[in-house]
Amino acid sequence: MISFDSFLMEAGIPIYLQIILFIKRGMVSGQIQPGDELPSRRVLSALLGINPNTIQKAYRMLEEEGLVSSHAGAKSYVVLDEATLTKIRAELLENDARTLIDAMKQMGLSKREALALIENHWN
Amino acid sequence: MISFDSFLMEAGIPIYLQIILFIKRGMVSGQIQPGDELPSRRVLSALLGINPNTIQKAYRMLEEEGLVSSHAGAKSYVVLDEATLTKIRAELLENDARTLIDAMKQMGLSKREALALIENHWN
DNA sequence: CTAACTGTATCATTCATATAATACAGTTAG
DNA sequence: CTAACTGTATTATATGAATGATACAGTTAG
Repeated sequence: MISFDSFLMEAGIPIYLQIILFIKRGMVSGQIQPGDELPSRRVLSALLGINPNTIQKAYRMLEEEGLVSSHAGAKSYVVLDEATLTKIRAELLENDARTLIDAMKQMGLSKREALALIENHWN
Repeated sequence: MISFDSFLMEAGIPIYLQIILFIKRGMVSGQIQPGDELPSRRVLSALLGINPNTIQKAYRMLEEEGLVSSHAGAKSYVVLDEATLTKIRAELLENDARTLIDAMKQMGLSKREALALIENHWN
């Protein structure tokens, strides 16, 4: 069963997107693997204090991406092959790197300064 | 007059927040300085293809933060002292660093791997 | 078997974001 | 002076995000 213990809400980003991102990042780290069961809509809803329909929206979009399999009555579980994992990993890392680099450049920081910033804030 | 030539729309984030962030980052880089005039609501609206009310919302929030001064009839302009600039700079850098580092850790990357990622994507 | 769980569907409501169309009063450049 | 620009305000509309309350049918564990 996938754990949502380390899930943290972040203001400004739609909740259903945060859930999708949390699961995808878990896949990249290996903490979430193919076959793993997802908490039911109702259980996760209660656990996170979020409406069941919002959870359903996230799960539904993950299913449309082929990352989750759902059948009425049974628990939903993760579907994931190596090629898909590689693609997702590249997508997430690329996007995160781009976002930070664009921000740093817009603020006039050099590559050296940006690296030092991450270095200093790591812990 | 502040230039919005390098402004790029990003999906998923409210437009008025993107405008606020663009201006604050311009302040941090020094491209936007105290006394600089902002494009009028109507002009920037036409320039970016965005509704005037959305521009007004961004300008209004900047004024509520004390970063912009507006008076009916006259152009709005930037208000900024050294202490405020230092505070904004720290806020933006802290937030960007945190966001990236949290994402990297969630995906199981080491500090070394994260730094290499930024290094490789810089150009 | 059956009770308790699943996923799925529907309907209503609230709130934030964004657009659209005006209107009015203050300023400023020619 | 005055025309053309400013900021500001109001009202209406559309859409997406999130909540709330049910309902129904499929599965699964005891």
